[in-house]
Amino acid sequence: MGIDWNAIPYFRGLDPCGLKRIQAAGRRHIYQAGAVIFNEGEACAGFYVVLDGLVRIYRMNAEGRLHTLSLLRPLSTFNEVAAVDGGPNPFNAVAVTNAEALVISHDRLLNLMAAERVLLSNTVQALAHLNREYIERLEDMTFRSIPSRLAKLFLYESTAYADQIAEAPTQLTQEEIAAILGTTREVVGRALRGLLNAGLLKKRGRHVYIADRRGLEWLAETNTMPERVPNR
Amino acid sequence: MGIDWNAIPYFRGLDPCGLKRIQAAGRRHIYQAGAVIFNEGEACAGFYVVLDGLVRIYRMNAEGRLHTLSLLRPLSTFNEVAAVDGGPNPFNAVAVTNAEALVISHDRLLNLMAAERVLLSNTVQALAHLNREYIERLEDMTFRSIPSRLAKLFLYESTAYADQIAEAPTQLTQEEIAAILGTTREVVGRALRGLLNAGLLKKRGRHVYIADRRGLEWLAETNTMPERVPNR
DNA sequence: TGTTTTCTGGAACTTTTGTTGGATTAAGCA
DNA sequence: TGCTTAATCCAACAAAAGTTCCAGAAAACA
Repeated sequence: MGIDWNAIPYFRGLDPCGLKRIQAAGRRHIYQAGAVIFNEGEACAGFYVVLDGLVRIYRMNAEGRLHTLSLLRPLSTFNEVAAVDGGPNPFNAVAVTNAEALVISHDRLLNLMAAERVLLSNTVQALAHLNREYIERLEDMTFRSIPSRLAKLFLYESTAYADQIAEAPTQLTQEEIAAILGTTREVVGRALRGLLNAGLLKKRGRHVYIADRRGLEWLAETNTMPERVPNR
Repeated sequence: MGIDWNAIPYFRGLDPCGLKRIQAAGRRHIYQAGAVIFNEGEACAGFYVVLDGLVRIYRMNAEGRLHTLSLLRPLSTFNEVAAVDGGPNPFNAVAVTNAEALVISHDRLLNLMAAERVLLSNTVQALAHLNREYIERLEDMTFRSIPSRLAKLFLYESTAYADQIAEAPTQLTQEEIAAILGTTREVVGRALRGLLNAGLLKKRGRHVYIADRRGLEWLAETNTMPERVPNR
C-alpha cells in the first residue's frame, strides 16, 4: 500500500529524489497496543510519522493526572520540536492500538533539511502552524470553563467527521475526554449531563450526538449556557 | 548606538551582507506608551524586533479578562508565527512604555528566508524553541494551582536578575501579575498572602523578596505548600 | 501641600472544579 | 448463559478560584 506523502505537510512539494532520500533516512517501527513510544524528558527520539494505528501524546503531573495533547491518526507527525532542536522529548507518546511509525533521527533530519530546501521551508510553516495550535489550547485552558471546552470538543470532533455523525466524542470514554480537557472523569460526566439537560446534546442509546450546534457554538465562545430555546 | 544583532537568535551567524539586507528590509516604528501595535485577528502585521522600551503581548476573552503571554524587552522578537505563515496575528501587542521596533513584512521576510539560508534555519530553531515555551505554559495552566504558578513566576523573574535581588515581580503590580498568571487581582493578593504566611516570601517595606527559594521550588513542582521549616 | 488616582489588604460570599464512594448499567468473555 | 470487568450515573462533600465590596496606604500630580 502506497503512502500519500503529499498529505504530510513536511514532505509536500518535494521532488521524487528528495522523497526517496527521506524515506531512506527513516526507519519503520512497529508498536503493540499500549506500548510506550518514548517518554518526556528523555533524549530526543527523533521525528515521527504515524503510518498506522492511533498514537496518544500526553503529559502527566506529579499526582498522576494525564493531559492528552493529541490523538494522532496515520499521516500525522509528532515530536518535531525535539527532532529539530535535538533537545529532550517534550511529552510522552504511546501506541493506543497496534501502530506503525516512520522515525527519522535528529541528525538525519538536520542533514535532510540542509540538503532539501523544500523540507526546510515546509518545516518552518509546519512549526508555525503547531505554534498557533498551542496558543489556542493555552487560551482554552486559561479562559474556558469545562462545559465550554467540552462543547468545543464536540464541535471540533464532529466537523472532523464531515458533519454526518455528531457523536464522535462518544467513541471516547469519559476518562479519555477528561484527559483531553485536562480534568477528571467525574467532572466530564457532570458537564455532559449539563449539556444534555440544556438540550445541546442528545442521547440515543449509548451514543451522544449534537442536538443544537448553534447552542454549542454559543457556549464554546461565551462560556455561558445559551437560553433554552425549545425548537431551534 | 549599535544593535548587537547576534543577540537575536534569528540573525545569528549571518554574514554582514545578509545582515545589511535584513536591516534594509525592515522599517523602524515608534510607539508612544500605551499605543496599540497590532490586534489579534487582524491581517498579518509582520515580524517584530523590539529595539527599545517594553512591549506587552496578550489575549483577551469575551468578558474582558486579560492574559499576558509575555512582556518583551529590547532584542526580543514577536509575531513570528504570523510573519512566517502570513495568517492573522494570533494576539494583541501594545507598547507599555515608549517603544521602538523594527518591522519586517510577511512578504519581505519570505524573500529574506529564501535568499538567506541561515535565516531560514535559524527560524526553524527559534520556532521550535517557542513551541517548547508554549507547551510548558500549557501544562502550567492545566496542572498548577495559582500559588504554584506564582512561585514559579518569582523563581523565574528573580533568576533573570541574577539572583541578587529576588524582589523582581514586585515591580509588577498585582494586577499585572494576575494577567500573567491568567487570573484576577484578588486571587493574586490572596496567594501572595499565603506565600508570605508560609515564610516563602518576605516583605520589606513595599518590596517582596524570596525568603525560601527551596520552598518555592517545592511549591512550584508539587503544587503543595512545603512543611514549615523555620530556619532553612 | 492637599487632592486625586492607583494600588493593596482583607473579609464574606458564590461558583466552579475536584474528590469520594456507592449503585447501576453495559460490554467482553469463558 | 453467567461471570467479570469496564464504564457510567449521581449525590454529597471539600477545596480552589472567582466575585463583590469597602477601607487604607502609597504614589502621582497639580
